[in-house]
Amino acid sequence: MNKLMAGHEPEQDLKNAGLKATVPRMRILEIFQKAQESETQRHLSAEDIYKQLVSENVDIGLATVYRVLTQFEAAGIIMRHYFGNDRATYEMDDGQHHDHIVCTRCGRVEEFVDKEIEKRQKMIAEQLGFELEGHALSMYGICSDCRKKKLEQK
Amino acid sequence: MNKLMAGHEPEQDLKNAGLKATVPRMRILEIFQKAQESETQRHLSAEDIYKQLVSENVDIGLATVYRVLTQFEAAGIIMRHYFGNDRATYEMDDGQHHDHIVCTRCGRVEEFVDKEIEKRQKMIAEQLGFELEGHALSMYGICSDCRKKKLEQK
DNA sequence: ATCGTTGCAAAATCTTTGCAACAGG
DNA sequence: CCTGTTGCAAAGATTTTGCAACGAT
Repeated sequence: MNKLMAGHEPEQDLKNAGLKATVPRMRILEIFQKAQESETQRHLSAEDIYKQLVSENVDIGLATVYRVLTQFEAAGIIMRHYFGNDRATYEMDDGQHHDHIVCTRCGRVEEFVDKEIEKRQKMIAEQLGFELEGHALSMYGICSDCRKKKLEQK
Repeated sequence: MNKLMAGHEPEQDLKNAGLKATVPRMRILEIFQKAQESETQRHLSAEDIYKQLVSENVDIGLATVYRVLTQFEAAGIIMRHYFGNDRATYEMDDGQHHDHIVCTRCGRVEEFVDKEIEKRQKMIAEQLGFELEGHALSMYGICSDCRKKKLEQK
C-alpha cells in the first residue's frame, strides 16, 4: 500500500490527484488501468465506459461518467482525443506525448512518436509567427489485419 | 461565359459538378468563392453560412445548408475539417493537400505543407503495417497578432 | 453535519431526416 | 410535367446542466 503501487491502487491515485475516492471514480479509473495494459482498446468513449459499468451491475448514470472524465482530464489522469469527428475517446495520460494512426475498418489505434515530425512542426509554427501550444496528428488507414481480410475476400 | 471562368461562374461550376443550379447552391458556392479570396475566414461552418445567407435576406433553412455542404463535399468542391471538436468547418477544395495551424485565441487558420512531414508519415504507416489513406494534422498556438496583444496587456 | 458527488431528467448543441410544397430543366 | 430540391419541424446523437437526494470524512 505504498506509492510504488501507483497505477494499480485507484483509491490512492485519486487522492493524489486531489479527488475524493468515490465508487464511480474508482471504478472508472480501474477500467482505464485495465485498458492501459491491454494490447487493444486503450481508447475508450464515455459510452464504452458506461456500458461496461452497467454490465458490471454498477449503478451509475451516463452524466456521471461524463463528469468524471472531465475531472480526470483536468487532473491529467487521462487525455481526450477526437479521432473521427463525432465522439470523444479517452486514454490514460502517461505523460509521454504521442500521435495516432487509426484503422478505418476496425477502429484499432496504434501510437507513435517521430522526433523529426515534431521538430518540423516547431519550425513551421515559428515561421508562421505562432507560439506553438500543441498539435494533433492522426493518420487514417487500413491496419495489417484488415488488409489480410481484404485480400482473402477477393 | 466559358470554362476559363470556372471558379467565378457558380451556375456553370455546379453543372460541371453534376448538380442542378438552384438558388441555395449558387448562393452557398458564391460565399465559398468569396471566402477563398479573402485573407482570413477561408474556413466556414454551416452556421456561418446560414447566418450570412439570412443576413442577405435569402430564404433558406439550416437543414438545406447542411445538405448542400454534404453534396459539395461529395462533389469535391469543398473539404470538411474538424479543428476543435465541436463544429465542422469547410473550405474550398483546390486539390492541393495542406495542413493547418489554428490560433487558440482568435480562431485564425493558416495553412501549410511540409514534404518532410508527409514523407515521414508514409514511412511510419508502412512500419506499422498500415495502408495509409489520409491524415489530419492540426497544430494549435497563438498567432502573431494575438501574441502582440498579449504583450501589450502585460 | 457539511459540502462535494451522484442519478435522473431536462436542456443544449450540432447535424440529419421525413414530408409535403416547390422549382429547375 | 417530373424528379430532384427545399423549408420546416421533428428526430438523433453526443454532451452538459439543474436539482434534490446521497455519501465520504
